[in-house]
Amino acid sequence: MSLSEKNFAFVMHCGEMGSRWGFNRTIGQMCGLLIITKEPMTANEIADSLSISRGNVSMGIKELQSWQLIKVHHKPGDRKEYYAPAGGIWDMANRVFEERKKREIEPTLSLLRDNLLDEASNDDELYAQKQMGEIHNLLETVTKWSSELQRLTPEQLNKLMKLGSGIGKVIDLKDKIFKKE
Amino acid sequence: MSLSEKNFAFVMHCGEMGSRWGFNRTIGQMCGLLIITKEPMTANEIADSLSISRGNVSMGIKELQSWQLIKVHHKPGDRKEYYAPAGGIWDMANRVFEERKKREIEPTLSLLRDNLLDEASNDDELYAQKQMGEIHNLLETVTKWSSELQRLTPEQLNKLMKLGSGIGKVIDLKDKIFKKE
DNA sequence: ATTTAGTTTCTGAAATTACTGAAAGTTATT
DNA sequence: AATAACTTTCAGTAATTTCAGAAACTAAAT
Repeated sequence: MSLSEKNFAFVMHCGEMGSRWGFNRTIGQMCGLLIITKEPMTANEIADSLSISRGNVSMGIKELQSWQLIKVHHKPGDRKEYYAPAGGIWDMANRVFEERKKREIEPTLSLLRDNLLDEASNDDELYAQKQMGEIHNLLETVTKWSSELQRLTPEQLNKLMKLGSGIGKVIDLKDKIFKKE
Repeated sequence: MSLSEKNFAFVMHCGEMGSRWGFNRTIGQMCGLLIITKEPMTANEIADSLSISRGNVSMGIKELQSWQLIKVHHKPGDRKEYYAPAGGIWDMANRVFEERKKREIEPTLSLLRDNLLDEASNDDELYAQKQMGEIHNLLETVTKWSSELQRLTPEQLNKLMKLGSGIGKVIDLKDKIFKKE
């Protein structure tokens, strides 16, 4: 059961993009493959489809599990493990986003917090702290906001997205209404 | 003029994070260094502060310029080039975000567009296309929305951010108002 | 308790990426 | 047009990352 040309192209593209999305080529390919394949796949099928070693697949699976992007299925009377995406596209994107937030933002945030607790002991440090403060605020705002967004219902989210730049008007509107009260 | 211990720690941290943010270690360090240093720096000062080669600094500068993260200053009667961040923290974050969108989302989007134009020629391709369609929609929504956001004035944006989960209520509010009309 | 069907871990090789230092290039000054 | 003060490029080396394949491990079936 080998991939059609178009599907193969997509899987390879996921590979190229893999490293940009936070994992490596092989893992990107695995992820793409599982997404476009209807039926859950075994580790061996994955290795064959992508012509990579079984060991490599195993490591990839571990990694994808740590991102919570795939889940295991079992078929009755069959000892093999079958892997499939852990959710719809939207869920997966969300998980990638969350994970990246954890890796790209949180460590910095905690370093900055520590650093900002200390008194600056000279002029250079003072300026540095001012800048770090700004980065800190920015990152905090972003993280806070992104978790607020995730709290919205899908419909609300959808409306919000469709709203686009109209959001500006809504904000102004809200302002007017609540100023009156 | 060498870095204080705390500032040094910050710069090194930017290095570690560098690769996650889309560039490499050295470039991350350079970026951090320029951000917390009040005065624009020469390439040699950068090389010395970070103990890296002059050539490496030159390459890093080119890269940071391609991201539009730094700009050149000149002092009268001095031929050296002085480098400084190209804007405030917010601007820089924006630029990084834009650049990453270009690298991480756009190539995929165009592959998907191409792929979705073709008729699926069998069942596997049909399912694959369905999935690709979902990814396509998601990515389109995200890009469209993010460019909408950048169109807002800083104050509007600020209000929006502060709004947090209140956003849900505002959406509902807007719904009610416009349903009446 | 052996065999069998499967998964995981680990080592060293291969590929990729980053860095240095020297050479070449550029531009102002004399 | 020579020199001086810089910057950039690039070839080779160093460091890091990725990967295959073998060995170790686990658990079910006999």
